[in-house]
Amino acid sequence: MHNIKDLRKNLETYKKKFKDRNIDFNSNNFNKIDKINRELIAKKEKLENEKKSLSKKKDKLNFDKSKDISNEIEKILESQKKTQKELNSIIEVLPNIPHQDVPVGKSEKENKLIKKVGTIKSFNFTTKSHVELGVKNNNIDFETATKLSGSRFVVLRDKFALLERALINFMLDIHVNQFKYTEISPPLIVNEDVMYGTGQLPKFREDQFEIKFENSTQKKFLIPTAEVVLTNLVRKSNIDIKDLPQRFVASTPCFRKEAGSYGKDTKGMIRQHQFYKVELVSIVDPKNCILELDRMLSCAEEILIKLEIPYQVVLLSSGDMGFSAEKTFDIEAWIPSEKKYREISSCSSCGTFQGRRMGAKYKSQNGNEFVGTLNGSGLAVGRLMISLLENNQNEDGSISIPNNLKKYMNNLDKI
RNA sequence: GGAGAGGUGGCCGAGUGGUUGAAGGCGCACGCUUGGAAAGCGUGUAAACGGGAAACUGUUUCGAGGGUUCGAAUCCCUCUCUCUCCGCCA
Repeated sequence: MHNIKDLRKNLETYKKKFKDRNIDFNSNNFNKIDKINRELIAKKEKLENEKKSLSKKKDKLNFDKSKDISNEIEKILESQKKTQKELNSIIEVLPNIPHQDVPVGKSEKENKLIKKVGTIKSFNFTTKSHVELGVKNNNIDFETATKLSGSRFVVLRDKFALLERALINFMLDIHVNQFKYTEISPPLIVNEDVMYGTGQLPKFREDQFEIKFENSTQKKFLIPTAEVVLTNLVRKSNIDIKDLPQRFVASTPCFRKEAGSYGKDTKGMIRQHQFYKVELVSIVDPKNCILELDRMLSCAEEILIKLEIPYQVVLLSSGDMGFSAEKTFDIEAWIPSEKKYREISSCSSCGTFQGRRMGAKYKSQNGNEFVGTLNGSGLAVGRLMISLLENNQNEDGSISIPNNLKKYMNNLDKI
């Protein structure tokens, strides 16, 4: 969410920045409605002032007049509410403004490669995809999952289920012990305003799983990422600046409808309706956002380094970034079966965009300011598993366990 | 699910129709005092939105929304959340 005063003042700059994000912002329309809205407010307040002074006199002779004013106010208020609503619906779907570091571009084609890390293994046999590696003992079982839940779900069995759990614990331990994130076990179902706070609503409602509670008028949602709950931990609060930064990590299932991605990544575990993800969130003094983003990125990278999985880091262009982000790094892990890098983490600074939506502030000398927020996967468990399985496969179809992971895998060398 | 109690400022807490944005306290900030600190004393201390270059100023806000009234923190309705007791239950 943007500061409306700032938006009003720098309308054309904003318009240009939105264009970099492929958003056509109708600034004339905004201007028009904003103006009407403010006029109505001014008119209303003038009448309210009149009414107030009449009421203070407690003079019976003025009661009728006061009543008239009340009626007039009510009329104005009604149309003011309408324009306010209209104005809000324009503003709340406007994405964040790209940071100056972000390359301008229409799509992922303009993303900037930052670095490649690790060496891609050359196999002296024909490699298998994770699906082929998993179907062997039914350890990756899509058939049963389809019976239970439909497409884009999976059942993991035996050592593969263990591997998933091992990866989660491995990552959590690193982020908690080495990088001092606070571990959180959050709810997976949240209220509508929480989804609004991080920017999933109102624009991306069709991507969310909505839940209906009996006898409740309130809408609830399954979280599409732990970013939603972790970031909103500070919603509507006023934090002392000395208590910043705050860093949270959680492993949670994530639920996504994947609407609009029919036919995309249909084979395998790349794109599921439900998957585990270890998520990192930082709440910071806004001026430290970009610095914190670098730190967060290196926390996520550490996982791949320790597991010896080759990866590359990409700085997203303005056209490829998510709604709330001002700057985003993607980490992409090497997937041998596809002979390409695939996104395994996305680390974003959101500036004060979410802080403003959530009403999360901190106390500083200049008064109360909105906090900066960052989120990043550290990492997506399903995709990490895919890349680990494929990169560490042996000719016989077994998978070697990386040294650093062994203690989480009951000291197995291979599975 | 049944019965009850309650949501007031950063926090605690008074307040049942009329200068109440809201007593009192805690906390915080500044000043005085002190060799220094503590205590003490004094002063100040909400946010959002509108207008203004600024000083400043207007309006709103006592869980949320609606209603009654010339006037609502205070009365009525709906919703929501928290707490206590009972029931059920992982």
